[in-house]
Amino acid sequence: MSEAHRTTYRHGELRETLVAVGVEMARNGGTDAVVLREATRRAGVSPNAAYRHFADRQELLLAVSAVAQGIAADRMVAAIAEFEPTGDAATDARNSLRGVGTGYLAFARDEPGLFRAAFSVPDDLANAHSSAKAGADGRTPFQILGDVLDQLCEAGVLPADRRVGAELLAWSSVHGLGMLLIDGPLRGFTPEMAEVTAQRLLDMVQRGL
Amino acid sequence: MSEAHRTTYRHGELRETLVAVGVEMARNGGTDAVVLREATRRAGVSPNAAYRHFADRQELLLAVSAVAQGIAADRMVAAIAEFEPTGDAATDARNSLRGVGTGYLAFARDEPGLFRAAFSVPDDLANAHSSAKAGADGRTPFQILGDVLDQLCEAGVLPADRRVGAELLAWSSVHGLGMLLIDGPLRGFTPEMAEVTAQRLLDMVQRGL
DNA sequence: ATGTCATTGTGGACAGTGTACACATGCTCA
DNA sequence: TGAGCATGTGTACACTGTCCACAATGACAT
Repeated sequence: MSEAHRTTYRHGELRETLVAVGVEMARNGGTDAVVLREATRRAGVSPNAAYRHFADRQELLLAVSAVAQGIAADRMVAAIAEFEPTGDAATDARNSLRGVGTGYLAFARDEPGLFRAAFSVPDDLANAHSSAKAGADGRTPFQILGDVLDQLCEAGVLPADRRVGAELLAWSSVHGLGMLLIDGPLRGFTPEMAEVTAQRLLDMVQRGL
Repeated sequence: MSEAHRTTYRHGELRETLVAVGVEMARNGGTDAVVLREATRRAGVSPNAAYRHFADRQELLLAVSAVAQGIAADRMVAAIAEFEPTGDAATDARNSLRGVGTGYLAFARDEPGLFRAAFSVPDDLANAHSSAKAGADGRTPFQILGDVLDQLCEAGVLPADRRVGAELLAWSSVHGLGMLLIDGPLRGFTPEMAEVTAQRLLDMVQRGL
């Protein structure tokens, strides 16, 4: 991560190092804490070296954001896995949807800095499938949500005519709560209050989707 | 707003001026665009003069945020007023809820900078009723939403046992969509796509609440 | 009317930021 | 071996938030 002094003139892995350091900075402090000069300092390199790998700070931010989304994806699949299969496709699908939401919100709570870095850095939906944003199993958060919605659809829980675009509805709800909890007026909620609200929100989504 | 040179040594309304200028800066560029030095410059005053009225930049930001919330409140009541009373309490209440959401999202779309300033500056829910955040009719966005939910409850649309905390659920959904539309991956949605998604989201909330 | 004093604004300074330009180094391949 | 390109360095600029000591002003007690 932070090799303060190196022997070779060439660093060799500067880009990767800068991203890794950036992620660490984002972890506490969020997007604003990702400071280009500080990152190069920790990488043991002059400030301008970064510009050989990123056009500007924003581009570094995008790379950090992608990594953070991958971490979020891992949280989500882990939360899905918490539910044991019941054998009933409908119940399993519903549980998976709940897992997606719970994982997303757990990520927001446990890693608020990474959460903001992951989901409030401007980026187009068109890139939502870019592999850089994928978790360990190769799926991005958006894809995971999509797969669960498909599952819900196949199980007959979600009417087919409501399937398209359902990602955005579910995502909006959960994302909004996440933001309000860490940056907004719901900051200061105890973990218990947050959990209760989260489960109620997921109930609402399930009913309303 | 920007009286570059004044005659008196005392400005007289520096605090108000700085906030007004801050709002203008937030309007294009959001929170990050609220720059203390630039604000004092536009107010025709030395940078440090600001520190007689705000402990630091964050405190200025809070004041700007409060004003922005007031503007949001106005949008919301305007959107509610768009629906003509039908005479049926249940329908009217549902329309009002839709108005709240539509107004909130219209504000996000038309004034993304102010929207972010209004709702992503850290502040406790405890202060959600502070009069500084109120719109022209004296109610804050949070209060407006609460009133509509009460209305929904009285009309028998919303079961009483789901009333408490319902603000947070509705708010989360709409807030999330707003954030995704302006800062997140849904940026680049055409106004039409955004509108369709918004209406579907409001359908979901209404069903699920 | 005068003198005291808290309030409000000024000037200068410091550390820190992103980024542009010119230059140095060293790996790769003809 | 030498040319050229990719990568890292140094210096510089404009800008930021904030600290400190000082100056102007108006209000109020004497």
